[in-house]
Amino acid sequence: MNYWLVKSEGDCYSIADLKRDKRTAWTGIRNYQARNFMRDGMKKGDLVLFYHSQSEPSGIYGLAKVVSEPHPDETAFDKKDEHYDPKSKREAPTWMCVDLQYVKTYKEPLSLADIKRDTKLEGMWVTRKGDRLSVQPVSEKHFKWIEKLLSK
DNA sequence: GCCAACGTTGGC
DNA sequence: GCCAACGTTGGC
Repeated sequence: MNYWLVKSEGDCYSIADLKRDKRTAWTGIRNYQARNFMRDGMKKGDLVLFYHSQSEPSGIYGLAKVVSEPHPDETAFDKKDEHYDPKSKREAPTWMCVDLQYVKTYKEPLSLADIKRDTKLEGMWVTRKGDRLSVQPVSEKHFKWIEKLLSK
């Protein structure tokens, strides 16, 4: 079992949107490192912290679960899609994604400031300066602590 | 809206 | 293959 964190701009696709949709293909990732985590690291059943960036406050708002194997990101083939990438070919897709299923929304978000303040969460990717990675691994220790903090 | 960080692009 | 220019992300 692995743990992850995905970022989404809060007013773009939020945990409330995921709740409404029940599940969604996590498309539009156009960063190789993030793609590698999804393609090579994520397994069905892995738990995923849902992080809102550009929000007030930015932080962890909910929980999702990986419910598919990695598959090609269809939006890369769609000329009309904002994430269209002419370099990604159907026979050799550049971009891969997984499907995420809604699990829950936390009563209170865990803000970035909270995360930075908590010495037990030291070393998390989101706290790294200049961090822009939209899919990132979370250690079991950090995940368990966050769940504990948020289930209160 | 600003700006630091950093990935990507493209000229050479 | 280097590296400057450019674009994007995301906190503040």
